Parts: sequence; C-alpha cells; structure tokens
Amino acid sequence: MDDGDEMHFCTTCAFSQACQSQGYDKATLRKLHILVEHIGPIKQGEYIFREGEDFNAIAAVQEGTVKTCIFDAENTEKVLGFFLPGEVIGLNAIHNSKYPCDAVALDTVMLCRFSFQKMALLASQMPGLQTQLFRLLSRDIGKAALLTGDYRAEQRTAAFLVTLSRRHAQSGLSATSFCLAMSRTDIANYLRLAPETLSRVFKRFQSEKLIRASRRESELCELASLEKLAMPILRN
Amino acid sequence: MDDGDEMHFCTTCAFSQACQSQGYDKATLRKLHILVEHIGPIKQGEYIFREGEDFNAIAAVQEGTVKTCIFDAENTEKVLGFFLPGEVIGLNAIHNSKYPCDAVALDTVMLCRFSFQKMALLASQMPGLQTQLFRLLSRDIGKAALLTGDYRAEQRTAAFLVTLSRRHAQSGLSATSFCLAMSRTDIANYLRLAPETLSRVFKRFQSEKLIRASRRESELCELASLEKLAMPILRN
DNA sequence: CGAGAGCTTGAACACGTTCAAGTTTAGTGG
DNA sequence: CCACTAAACTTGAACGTGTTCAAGCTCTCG
Repeated sequence: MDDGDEMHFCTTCAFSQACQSQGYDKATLRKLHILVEHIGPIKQGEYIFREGEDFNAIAAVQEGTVKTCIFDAENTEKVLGFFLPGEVIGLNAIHNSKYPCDAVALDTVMLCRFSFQKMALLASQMPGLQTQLFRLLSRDIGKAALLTGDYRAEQRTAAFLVTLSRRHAQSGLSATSFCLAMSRTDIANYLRLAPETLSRVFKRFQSEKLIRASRRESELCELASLEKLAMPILRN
Repeated sequence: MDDGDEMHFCTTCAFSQACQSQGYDKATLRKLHILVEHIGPIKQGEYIFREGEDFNAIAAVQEGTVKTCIFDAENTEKVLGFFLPGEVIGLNAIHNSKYPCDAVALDTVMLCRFSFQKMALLASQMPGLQTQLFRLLSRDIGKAALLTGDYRAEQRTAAFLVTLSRRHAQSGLSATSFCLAMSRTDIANYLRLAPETLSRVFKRFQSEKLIRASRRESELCELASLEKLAMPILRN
C-alpha cells in the first residue's frame, strides 16, 4: 500500500483526524501513519483478541462490527459492547497489560491497529495525540450507562436503538435505517434481558409503528418517540 | 505548607508513587509536586464539583469518602460511585471538558487536586506519569461491572462489600472491619436496589452470620462466603 | 424530651424470567 | 431447485425476585 492509500485510509481514524486538525507537519503525521497496521478482512466469528492475552495494541474499527464479551463464572457469555466503524477497541486492556475480554467479529471486519506503546511514545511529542487518547479513554468510562441501571426493558431497547442510530449517523450513515450486525440473542444478552423479552419489546415497538424490523434490517420510523422513551437513560 | 509536608502528603497519591518508582530526579519530581493543590477539609454534604461545571482538575481522595451522582430525567438521584482514599475523581470529565456528574463529600474529605492540563503537559516529559494516567483511565472503563448485570440482590450486595473490603485493604486498613461513610439509601441507590431490598439482604446476611453491621460499622465475619456469593460478578 | 430522617418490616403487586412448544430462517446436500 | 436440518427467533402461561406502598421502629441531634 502506498502513502496515498494510507493517508486516505487513516482519515477515518479518530487519531489521525485529531492530529490533522492540529496542523502538524507532514513529517510528524507520517510518524503516526507508520504505526498503523491495516488488519483484515477478519471473517465473521473470528477472534480479534481473547481474554487474558497480552495487550500490545489498540485498534480502530474500519468496517464491520465487533462484539466484546466475557464468560462469567458459570461459563455463560456476557456481551459487554458493540463497536462500529470509527470506534476503538482494546482501551480497557491498558491498565494491566492484558485484554480483559474477548473481541469477536460479527461480520467481515477491517481494523486499523496501533502499537499502544509506540503510540504513547509518539503522544509525548504530539500534545494533540495525547489529548485525543485521554479523551478517548475518558469517554469510555461513562459508557456503560445503558446497562448501569434498573430501567424497563422498553427503555433499554429504545436507548440501544437510539444509541446505534446516533453512532451510525456519526459515520455519515443513515440514522433511521440500518442493518444490525448482531443477533437478537446478542442484543438481549448485552441489554441483560432474556431473548424472549427483547422479542416481545420489538414486537410491541412494531405494532406501535415505532420501528420496522425484519431479521437484521431495521428502520426507526419514529426516532423522536424512541428518544423520548430512552430519555431516562440517555438524558438527551 | 513547606516542601517537606507536601512530599510526605503526596506519597499517598498514585501519581507520585508511580513517578517515584521510576527513579526520576528530585527536580522533575518537584515539578509534579508543584501541581498539587491540597484541598480541604471539605465538610459532609459539600460539593466538590457539580455536573456541567467546566473541567479543570482531577483529584485524588486523601481522606474521607466521595460520592458521585447525577439526577436523572425525573430528577431523582442516581449514585454512580464511591471513592475512597487513594482513588481519583474527575477522570470522566476529560472527554468533553465538563464534569458529567456531581461529586459530594460523604464525610470530612481531604483532596489532592491537580490541574489536568498542566499534568498532561508534564506527562509528555515523564513517560512514567503518562503511563500512570493511561492506566488510571483504562482501569475505570471496566469498573461499572458491579452494576452492569442482572445479578441477584444478594450477589450485588456481597460484591459491594467485598469490593469495599479490598479497597480498604489496599490502603493498609482492615479488610474485615470498617466504617461505611455512606447511608443505606446511598448504597441501595448505587446497587440499583430499593432500600427495602437492601435492608432485607443485610438482615439475611446477619442472620447467616456472614456480617455484623450496626448502623455504619460493618464487620465481614465470613469474607470467604461473601466472595463466593460475589463470584459471578467479581470473577475472582 | 421531641422531631425528623433513616432504617426496618410486612403484604400485594408487577415486570421480566423460565420453561415448553411452535415458527421462521439460513445453510446444505441430493 | 427443493427437501432437510439446525439455529435463531417467537409465542404463551406459570413463576419468582424485587418493587411498591404503608406502617412502625430507632437512632441522632436540637
């Protein structure tokens, strides 16, 4: 891959975006681009990293969807999160140098991988990059809010859909019509609901014309109503 | 306050510990100590920061206990966390330069405050400090695990007590006997349980001789049993 | 001693779970 | 192209845990 490609490729990465907007010279930017490792395509079901493995790199999702999960004491899967294009996985592995969860590709995934050590070193020379990293980490701290609460199944589901919608929109995609890469079971697991409950909520939403969902295709017909439902969780 | 005092004071801060163990020279260390602002005593019920305020500093708790919370859409309080001595508040405020929650003193609190901007700048020159900051942030990402799950009230409560015990032990205090700075109501709120439910769980634990708790004093008589109960949540 | 907040206790209720059976879907080989 | 299979999803009914509501208790501090 030549420089041009790399440059183009990396504009979708949060890191590069941040640094480019800081007005660094091309030589410095190149240092960042050298760290980038273009990984993929990773096929559905393949692991990106596994719990307990040594941490060495964080990665920005380029394409596809990644699921993170752990197996609890009874060896049942617990879904921790979903990562869409533009989002970064591995940040929770820094603190004790081991990945604390599995990361699995839900569909065909392309990644932008960075050696964290080298990136941190570079961050010392590029204040913008350091700030960006701190921000990225800080943002993830409060992220679990969706799960962190005794909300109704309807509210949880609405909040999930709204969040997904907003994240899609941030990538410039449609906010009201998208394709879910994850199964109902995974969503239910993530929302800490029984699959049966989620199924019933989806049905109710459909009968109330809030959404139209066939299998994986989803359309949010009344985003405003969903946002209203999700208010207690998302607070905006 | 003279330098000696400051030095002594700061040995309990995670930052200083990290940097001292890196073998920095005294001049560099002093740069870090200059950033420290010694705040307190803050009286029970006083706010350390409020939601929406501009972020400028993070702070390590020196003494006492801090509660973080927000008010949800229905204007009911939602407790997000408790911070014991040695723990750092404000990390979740970095990403958009506003505190996303309130921080309240639950008893008399002493703080070590750092301008984050200056600290980040210093971190560029001190790789050990930068690493420490990244670790601190990364550690908080997965921290909400206690709330993030559809666990039984007993398991939640056990996990809460065990976590508290471990955090106490880390400060060199007794792991089995301590004084809770927070009210039952706050604990219940934090664990997303009704106060009534928590009360019943405490009663059950006492009748099973797992704990002895009078008002605020708590004694964990069978830490092993509690840890077993909490296993599904804490995973060790 | 009295007032008020915090905590406890009991009984009815509700939401989501569980279990069991049925339906749809996607993937496979004849 | 269709039949077959396994997995995912849906539907219904009984159940259980935690909530809610209402009342009573107990500390603490004026």
